Amino acid sequence: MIITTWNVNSLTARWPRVEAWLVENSPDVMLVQETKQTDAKFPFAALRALGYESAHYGQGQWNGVAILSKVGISDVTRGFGDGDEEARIIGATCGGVRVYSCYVPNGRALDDPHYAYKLEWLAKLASLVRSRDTATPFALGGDFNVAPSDLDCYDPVVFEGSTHVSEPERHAIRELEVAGLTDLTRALRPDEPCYTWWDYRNGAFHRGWGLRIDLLLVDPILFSHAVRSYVDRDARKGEKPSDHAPVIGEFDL
DNA sequence: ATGTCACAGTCCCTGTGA
Repeated sequence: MIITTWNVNSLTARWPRVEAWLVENSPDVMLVQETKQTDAKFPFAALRALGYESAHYGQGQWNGVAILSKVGISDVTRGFGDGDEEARIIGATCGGVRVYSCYVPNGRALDDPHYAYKLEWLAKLASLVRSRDTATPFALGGDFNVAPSDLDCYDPVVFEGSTHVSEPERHAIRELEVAGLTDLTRALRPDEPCYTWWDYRNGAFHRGWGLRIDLLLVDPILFSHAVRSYVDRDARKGEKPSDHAPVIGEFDL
């Protein structure tokens, strides 16, 4: 089973790239972030033609998360069920695995109210992880907008005083690990940076100025079956790329 | 730090968010 996560930065703008990637790689499940679409615009039919059933939690101009599956999709949940109206998390059961696609708030700056919102949101995410059914394989993937360690940041000095690397944010990611999840790519590639995002500006991609902020977190059941994990940085090249690259996890179930 | 991109509004440019 192949589970992937990709922040596409507008599914409307990215559809040709996403369609080509799905045809080329044929993952069983893809977790998508930043569709930036209403449900009415989501390409349900085009995805079905590629063999994917899908569930979308759309908002319109901002946010928007989705789950695509070739192995069935049921028991879809949208949001945390607490009245938070930003479309940032969706869950479903696919092929016997409980999966969530999440788009963690950016935070903007350490003194911005949006940063406090980010930390509150991550605390709610930890609650969701702690309350999961541990008898069912579980995967949480998405754009966490946090580089978990200095290895995940091309230049920690440049990021001093910025979001994405602050101790409270990193602590919030560790809380997800305390709750039983493993950062799959980092566990299987302990020494490689494995960046997943490069700013569009300043030729950041070609200069290697990246961050690893897109993660696949898996429970002990899935981790025991993990075969491989990698970042498809080639997807960051070429015509109209997303600023994020897909993260892939392969499991022998 | 910022050499970009995507979106919406009301358009052939500006503000916002990332």
